[in-house]
Amino acid sequence: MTEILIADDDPSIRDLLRIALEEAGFAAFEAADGEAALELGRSGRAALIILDIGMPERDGLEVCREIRKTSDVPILFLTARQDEIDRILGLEIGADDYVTKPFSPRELVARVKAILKRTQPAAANATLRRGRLALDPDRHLCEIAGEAVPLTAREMEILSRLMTRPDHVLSRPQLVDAVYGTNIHVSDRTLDSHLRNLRGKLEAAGCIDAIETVHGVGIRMGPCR
Amino acid sequence: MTEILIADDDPSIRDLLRIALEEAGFAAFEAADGEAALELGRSGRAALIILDIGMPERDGLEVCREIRKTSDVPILFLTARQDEIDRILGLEIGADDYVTKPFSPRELVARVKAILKRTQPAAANATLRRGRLALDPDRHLCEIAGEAVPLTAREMEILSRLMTRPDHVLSRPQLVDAVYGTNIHVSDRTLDSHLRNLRGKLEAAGCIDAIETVHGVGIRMGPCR
DNA sequence: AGCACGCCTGCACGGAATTTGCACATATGC
DNA sequence: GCATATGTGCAAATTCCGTGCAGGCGTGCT
Repeated sequence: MTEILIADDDPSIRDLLRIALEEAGFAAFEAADGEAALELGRSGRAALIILDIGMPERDGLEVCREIRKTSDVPILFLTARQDEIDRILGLEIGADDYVTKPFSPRELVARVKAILKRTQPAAANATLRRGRLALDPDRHLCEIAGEAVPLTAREMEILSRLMTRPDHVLSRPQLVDAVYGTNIHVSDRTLDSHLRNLRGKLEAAGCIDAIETVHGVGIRMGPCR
Repeated sequence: MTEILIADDDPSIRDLLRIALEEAGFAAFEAADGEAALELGRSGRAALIILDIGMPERDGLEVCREIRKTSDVPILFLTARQDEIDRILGLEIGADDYVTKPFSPRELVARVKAILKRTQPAAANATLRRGRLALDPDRHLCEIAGEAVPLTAREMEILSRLMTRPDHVLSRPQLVDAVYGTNIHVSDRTLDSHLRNLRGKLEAAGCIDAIETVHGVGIRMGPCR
């Protein structure tokens, strides 16, 4: 099911969008302010994000910039004013399209479909980004500051899992489950071995402290400077 | 059981809501004025709060703003007048939805379900806030006034447990159960040790009296100035 | 087939971080 | 002032994690 994140502070607009999208066969989930939008946006759950520009906490443009640091998910802006449109177009913040308020739900759904249609193949192998680290699991590609870093299959899976939820601490069992599938037993030491190799490679390429361990809790994707 | 707080000064409306909600499988508890609503709302017991705007002591909008300082619990407003709706929408106070009086119980329950459905996953990883203290268990992150405070696993669990019910006094056995699971014996002195370390760290970061002791009763999350 | 190589796995071990709780000091309520 | 409850210094016990190392397996080359 294709899930779409609706980020708007106006509940009635969220409802409008939700209903329209659900009728069109999408699943929708919502954020009422910029902070929530950012959080949910980063979760990697959405196939597309509809962002209102004027939101409390963080405005849509800021949210967009933040999300772009870690993800290529398509973003469609909602905007009320001409000068906001200029900002979308002027600044290269990576928007895929925009719709002005008031809008017809029908038109909006059409835009959403259009964007998905043209980005779907790209979205399938979206690049995970974090700091200077870029990871494309589908193409089995890892780059640090533009330099390719060769990773083995396991390393790729582990890193990819960590990067889809940056900052989140994953327990070792969770990580093992994610990489090997549930009910498959692998020693914790094995995971450690892979982590060691991964860390070695990342460090050699200049990413120190990319993979943090939180004692007694698990593993977390650190900043990636 | 999902519990919902009904805050309205009109007993007949409370009854109406209660019956409708309980028929729908929710549990309800009530507040008859703004002050009570605030107190119960802060307790963290409610999965959702239904707030009437016109209430004695403190009006719904004020209650909402206060609750938003410490919690992301979904809030649904009850309102009678159009100009109140404007205030809900205009002020960025973090309401999740609103229903105008008179309303059909059926519709209200539908709204409640809709809100819960879409916020349930988000609420699970919401950041707990209190004063200058912010805690995100999923990220294993604790910040005071923006400064990260390193916590150990136990400390995080204890603090997180305390913060999900701010102002509530938890007995030591309750706290131990919550952190270690029931039927696991740990000495009270052990809990004290952790509390001491926790207090030390919080104080060092500027949060004095964050964790209060209520002699003979238990532990409580204090203000966090 | 024989062989080299890279990758995956996990054991054994040591060091480090954390947890636990004892023994004792203090505080609190009655 | 007594009984109980809570705080503190400290060190042992425990748990957790990283590392060296080696066997197993598959792949590709000769």
